[in-house]
Amino acid sequence: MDKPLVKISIRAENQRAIVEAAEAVFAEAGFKGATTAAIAAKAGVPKANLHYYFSTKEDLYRAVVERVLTAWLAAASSFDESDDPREALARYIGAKMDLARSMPLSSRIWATEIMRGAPVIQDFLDTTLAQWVEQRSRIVRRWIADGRVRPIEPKYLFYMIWATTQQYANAAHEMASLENGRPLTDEQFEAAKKQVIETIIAGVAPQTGRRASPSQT
Amino acid sequence: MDKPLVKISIRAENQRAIVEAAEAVFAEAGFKGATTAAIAAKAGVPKANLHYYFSTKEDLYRAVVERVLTAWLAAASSFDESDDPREALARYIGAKMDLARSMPLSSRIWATEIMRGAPVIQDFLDTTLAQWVEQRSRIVRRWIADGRVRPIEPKYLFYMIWATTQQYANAAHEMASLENGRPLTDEQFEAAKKQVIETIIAGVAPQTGRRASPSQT
DNA sequence: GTCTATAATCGGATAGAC
DNA sequence: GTCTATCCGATTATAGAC
Repeated sequence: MDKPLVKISIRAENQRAIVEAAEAVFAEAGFKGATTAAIAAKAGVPKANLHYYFSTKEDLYRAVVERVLTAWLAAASSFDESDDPREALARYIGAKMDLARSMPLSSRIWATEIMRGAPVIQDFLDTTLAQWVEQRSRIVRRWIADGRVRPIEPKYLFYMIWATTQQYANAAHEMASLENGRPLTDEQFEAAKKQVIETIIAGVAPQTGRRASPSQT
Repeated sequence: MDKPLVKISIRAENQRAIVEAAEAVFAEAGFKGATTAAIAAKAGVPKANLHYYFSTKEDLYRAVVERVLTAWLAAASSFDESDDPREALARYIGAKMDLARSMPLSSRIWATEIMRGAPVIQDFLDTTLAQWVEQRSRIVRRWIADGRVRPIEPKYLFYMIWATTQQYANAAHEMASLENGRPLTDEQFEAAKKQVIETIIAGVAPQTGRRASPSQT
């Protein structure tokens, strides 16, 4: 009878509510712009209560970012579900697009964190991400050697995929503005996903005697 | 002898210095995170002097964003320098890449502004940008009709171009981390630019009997 | 036009009652 | 474990001398 389970789940529930509220507020206002008062209000707890669970605003921010990181890694794993370039890329890009669509707030926080120079996730960049990129680059280079992908630098391909898929979270408002204020419908989003996948796959496909390759030297 | 030119240029010079400093500080810390004290210090003027030229922090931010907007429009015009899809896209993407490389701070402020829901440039989105997209979409659709581009939604192509090129400003730190902390060299950047251009051009090129087009219905 | 000194406010964090 | 009341540092903006 150490600690009653009820207490633990109250704690867990409060923490969850706070982190969720924090995600929304951080995404909207940025780290500095977010106020603990606003987060507490959104979570439905008094401000002091928030400070009881997360002693500093930065602790809370770190918890939010770590949540996003988990989602990022889950989507990343979908790259490995096939050894066919077309299939692997289609799955990975699709997963990233779905992530941006279903968790736009997290995605925006992620983008902001990267833009700010990764003050919190620097360690992740240097270890987990570096390894991920290194290993997947090797796969892409093998595809190139096998003639299934044209000669490219794998990193720049990943940058393109990350940027393009993130865009559907980061710029959702801009896109809505260009659709008379209406956010992309599910149908439009699926069409966009399809186009992104097909464009990138065609973009890295080996050129099979198509068109001029003007200055091959 | 209304107003001596010297005075005017002192004013102009001070404003320029303040806006430039503001750009750096806003890019680094975000709107809320930036302090007028830090901006004034960087610009080499007393804080009160800053408030003399820009009565509020928001005024100053607006001035910074408007500067970026000018650069954005200049790059956008390079789309119109050719009627050949390959050339027009290559020029436009190249100009956007160069913009991200040469003005990373501006580019990051732009990205942040978009992500925040465009509080300052909403009007630009609804007017100038909407027109730009509408007109260029028409051009792309003509290319499609002429069989020079495969059937795509032009908007999603623009989103991809904007996102991918912006990435080289937004994620410069992340890219450096993946190169053992060293920022992309000029050579690497040129290689990336080339790859981005070629991937997108190949990605939207008409499929000339290449590979399967699985379900053409 | 310029700048020092200061007013006014806001927001993160905590003390201490319950 | 929870919350009210409050402290204190930080920050925007201005008043008023030069």
